[in-house]
Amino acid sequence: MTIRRANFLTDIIDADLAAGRVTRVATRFPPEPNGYLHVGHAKSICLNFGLARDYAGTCNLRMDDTNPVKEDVDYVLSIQKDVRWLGFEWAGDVRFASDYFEQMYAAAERLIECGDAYVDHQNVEEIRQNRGDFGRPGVDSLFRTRSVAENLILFRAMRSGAFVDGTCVLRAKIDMSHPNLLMRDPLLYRIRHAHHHRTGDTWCMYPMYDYAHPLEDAVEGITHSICTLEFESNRELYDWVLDHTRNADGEPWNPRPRQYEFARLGLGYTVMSKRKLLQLVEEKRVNGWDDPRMPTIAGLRRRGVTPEALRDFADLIGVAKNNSLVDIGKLEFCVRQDLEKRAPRAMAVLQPLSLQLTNWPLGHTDLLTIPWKSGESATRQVPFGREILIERDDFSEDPPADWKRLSVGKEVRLFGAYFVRCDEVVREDGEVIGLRGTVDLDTRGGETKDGRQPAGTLHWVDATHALDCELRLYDRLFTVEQPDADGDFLPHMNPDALQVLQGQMEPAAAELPAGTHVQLMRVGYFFSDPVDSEPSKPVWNRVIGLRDTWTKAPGRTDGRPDRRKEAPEARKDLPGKDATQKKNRVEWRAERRASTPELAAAHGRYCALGLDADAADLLSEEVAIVAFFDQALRAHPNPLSLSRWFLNDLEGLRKGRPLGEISLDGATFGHFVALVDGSRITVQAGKQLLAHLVANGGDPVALIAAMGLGKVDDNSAIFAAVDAVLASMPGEVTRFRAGDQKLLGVFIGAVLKQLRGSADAGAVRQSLLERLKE
RNA sequence: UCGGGGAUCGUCUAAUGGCAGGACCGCAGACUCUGAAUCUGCUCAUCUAGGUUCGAAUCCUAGUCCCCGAACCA
Repeated sequence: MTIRRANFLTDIIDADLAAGRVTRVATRFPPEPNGYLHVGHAKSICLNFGLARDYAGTCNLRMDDTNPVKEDVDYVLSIQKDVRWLGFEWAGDVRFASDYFEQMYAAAERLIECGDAYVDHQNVEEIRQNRGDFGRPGVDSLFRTRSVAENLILFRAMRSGAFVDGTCVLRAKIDMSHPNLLMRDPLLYRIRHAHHHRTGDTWCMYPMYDYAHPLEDAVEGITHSICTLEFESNRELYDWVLDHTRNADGEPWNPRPRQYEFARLGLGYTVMSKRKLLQLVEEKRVNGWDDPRMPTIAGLRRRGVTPEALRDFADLIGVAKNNSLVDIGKLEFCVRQDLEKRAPRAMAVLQPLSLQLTNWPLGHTDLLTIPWKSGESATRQVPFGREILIERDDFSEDPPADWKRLSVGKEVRLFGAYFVRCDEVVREDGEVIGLRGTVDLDTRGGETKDGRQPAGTLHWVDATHALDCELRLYDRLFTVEQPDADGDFLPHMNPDALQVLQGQMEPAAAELPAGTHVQLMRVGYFFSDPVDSEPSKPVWNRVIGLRDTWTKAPGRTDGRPDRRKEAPEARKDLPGKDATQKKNRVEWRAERRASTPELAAAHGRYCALGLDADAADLLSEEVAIVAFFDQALRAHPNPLSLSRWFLNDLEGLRKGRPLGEISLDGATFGHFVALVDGSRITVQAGKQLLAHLVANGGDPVALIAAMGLGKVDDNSAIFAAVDAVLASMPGEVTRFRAGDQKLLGVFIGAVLKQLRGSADAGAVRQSLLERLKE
């Protein structure tokens, strides 16, 4: 049973289900088949398929193949393979946007018939020019006012192949001065005489993403269409398309899909854009899409990362809307955690250093039995002879004080075998080429009866029985955390991201079944390369090294920058702004008042009433507010109280909606505030009531009775509640008496909740303090 | 310049007016036939300034910073 992690999307789905907006959950994962999937897609896959699983819904796999010049059937296959490998199965067959081309076309004709779309003959340059920009509205196309009949003829001609690429396009007729540039008559269809990987030459025009995607979702009955943050602006167009099209029965889409956006995965020390990944592959800077250095799913799989680790990673990083850069250490953690559990242990040395054991009988081999994993019963045989290979790094002529490895005169344990001591160093041209030492024959199996402790325990292999193997060590693909932060990412490539070593491995490792993940003791987790490995020449990929708290102890050598903010910096916003800077809200309102006498008068009146400048300023922002507030003032002439409730509470409750659209008028609002001021209802309960009034309207007095919000002045009721609450929280009471003052709020909250907000918070507080003193 | 988003430990993410929590990283210790794993403990955060409230990460006001958007790409 998987534990569902809550995030803003599960909140939305819970609310949708509770409100009955949807009765089931249907999601989709919609890649464009123009590249291989990467770990960022893995996050999205886990999200979409995970949501479907958690809510017993469905998730479709859909190829968003609306641009034939970039897409390829190879990618279609690799995508399916990767999704399955990650452990997910889609509902029904794989879907293709191209399967809906006929329906999309029909919907486009209907759009034309309704006057919502037109064929534009402007060229690319003209269209761009006339779209305007952030500071300038666009201009209508000369072709915008063509008749429906003419548009229909032209559009059909587009389909029939009467035009060459670029001659014309179909555009939605929305608004060329819309502040959202995507809404300035967006393109719906463009002509492309191109061969499509599925529809072949059936079509010579193809729908654009913004038109196609909502229809794909709607046709499939998707309820929650989840995409990444950069599509936030597209949502308005997504909704427009669904609002202006109908299903096959001519009905509005039901369920009506909704788009939600989450932050895509940003991962340190790598690049994630398909374009850049493609560039690495095409320029042969890596060895294909499945190069183990690549963040592609294929690359991670070949390197030896498991689907479980990737899914754990997706869970670990969560889902939110913050722009985030995930520390690659989190992925490494998940990989280690997963491999730690599953990997049998074996020994291999990366850079061998010979150790001759001078007291070991010549030609004799001892066969030791060592468990594959400590504490488990499965074992393997490990030969031990006169010449042993140890790791070059495990010997030091000049060791630091805390050296736990071999040095001259020191004794170490060879894992699972014997204690050995180093007696002398063998040199050639001054360089260490080997060691000579002695073995304690009484320590077979690595134990000694006299309780002697060796300096440390090393991994090793027997020189005469060791197997040659290629060991590929991987490191981060880039040397900086954000290779694509600015300019070219290529110069930041890590030349040492792949290091190939010829190592020596214990013979039993060859018996391990293919696809086994193994921990080479003290070196890391390895995975037999599924492509280049051969029985005669095994190739092992290091998935990830072991956590190392020693080699980089004094000063970190991994180069990870500390992103901690530097100490309290000088305030930047200190000097007064010069007047030439952009207008702020206050100035904007002042200008409005200057040009609207009614607002200016209201402002003056409110100031005279004793309101402070800020409040008066805000209340005279627009005529509707003034009218509302004046009405309230007539019902309850307490300007201060009214302004506080209006500004601090009502403004939040109406969430930007015009005052005319909420179910509460000024007089009722005034009446409401009078009730609070007259102690008929507490502030706490007042907030509940106001929220209800804004949402549903009604008569405040009647509602107080109906909702049971009337103020309780009866102290005995408060005492009873206080006692009940304190009795139910003995632990908290003890902590409070021990000095944890924060808990007073918890108690107040609990009492108020029990009394449904109908008691005065001050009185509750008093009562609690008295009781707690005892 | 306009529109849309976002801001909580170094990192990722919770807390939906009531004890700022978890995880990664880091540090310290215990244990150890892997300087691993395991176990224990510790360090560390609400962008700023005002306001409302008994009580604010959360509501209001003003500001600051960051991201996205002007392909016949998705």
